[in-house]
Amino acid sequence: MTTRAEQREETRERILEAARDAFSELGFKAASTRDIAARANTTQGLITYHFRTKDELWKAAVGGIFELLERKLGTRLASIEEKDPREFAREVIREYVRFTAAHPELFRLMVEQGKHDDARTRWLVKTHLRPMYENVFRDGLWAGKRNGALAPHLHYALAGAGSLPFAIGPEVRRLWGLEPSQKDFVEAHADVVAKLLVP
Amino acid sequence: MTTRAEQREETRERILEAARDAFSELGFKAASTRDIAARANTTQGLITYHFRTKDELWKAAVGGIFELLERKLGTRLASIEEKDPREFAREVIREYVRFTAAHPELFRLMVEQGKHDDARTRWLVKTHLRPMYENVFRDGLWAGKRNGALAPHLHYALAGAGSLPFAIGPEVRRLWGLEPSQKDFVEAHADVVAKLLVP
DNA sequence: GTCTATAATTAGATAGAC
DNA sequence: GTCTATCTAATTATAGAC
Repeated sequence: MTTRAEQREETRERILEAARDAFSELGFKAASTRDIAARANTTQGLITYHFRTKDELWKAAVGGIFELLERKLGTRLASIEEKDPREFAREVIREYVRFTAAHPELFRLMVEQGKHDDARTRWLVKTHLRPMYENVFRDGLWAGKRNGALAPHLHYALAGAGSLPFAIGPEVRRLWGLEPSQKDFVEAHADVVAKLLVP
Repeated sequence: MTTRAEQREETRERILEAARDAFSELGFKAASTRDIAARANTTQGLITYHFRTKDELWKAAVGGIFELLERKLGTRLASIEEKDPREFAREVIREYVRFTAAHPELFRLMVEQGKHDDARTRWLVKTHLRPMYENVFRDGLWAGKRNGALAPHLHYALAGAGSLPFAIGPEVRRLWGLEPSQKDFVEAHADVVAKLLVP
């Protein structure tokens, strides 16, 4: 027997997952709340009930991705037991690539939203990107590197090189006949990117 | 005095430029022909007259980007007079980064379209990506490299690392307070990426 | 909580005036 | 060639039944 509160949470979660997919595949405007409702096996009216507006739904969905990033990637990084600092950095990069391969929505959303200078981008930077940059990167991955001027360039080089083939999987399949979600491909890509960034 | 044929060509060009911007900013579905018409200082009816359907307009606009790529990047690459093969490769990469910085539409469109496995992606691969890959990359940049298995990974590493900060300029401005279109930034990024890929 | 019905906008494509 | 008017379909948000 399920209480109403449990029912509520379960439905919200289903809608959020559908919204994540739809927004990252189609972009904010082209993704329709009807389509999201259908993906979540419910109706458009329920989305309004739970999230009020499409904008609020988007924020909740994006928040969910970052939560996932912090949970999954965070625990993975904490479990790395490598003494050599360069090999440690390589393994961090490999884990990032593995994450972005399993969750291409993150990169798709970043590119889709980062193109626009609007209220959603301001919210994204303020709420998620800046905190993550300060905690994870400035005080973590590139900490004490003395390469302050290079940090942004390395930052986008890692994100772009690491994520692109997974974000555009259909193109990779058509152009190269490769399956980017396959483990061989993911590990090969992770290793290439790790060794490019930490030779 | 302008003939009707000149008038026709000029208007078509204006519409195509507006379509390139709109499609790469918003994606196929979210970009409206009315918005494109307004950007081109004309009306929706004229777009139908010149291009029949939104799909045909998209193909013509994408074709224009690849024409630009072949013209601009092609002549630049032909003018490089570098004897050392590694430094030559670095300069090719730098020129690619300069191009993508000046024309972020290309990468935006690739990510936007490469996510989908539809008729437009098939058309894109068949008409532009595969020919370019075969002529420019397989027989050019990575020619004789014996790294056949690594080619796709290096390919997407270059495209992703080289293009990302320019494709999401608004995010870069908000998050780092940097202006990615500025010459200093472009040259620094080009050099970082070139040295990562060809140490 | 969930769903159906509906109001107000906006979309692409067509037809026809000039 | 170019523009206006219009048709049909789809959009978000709201109101209310159950």
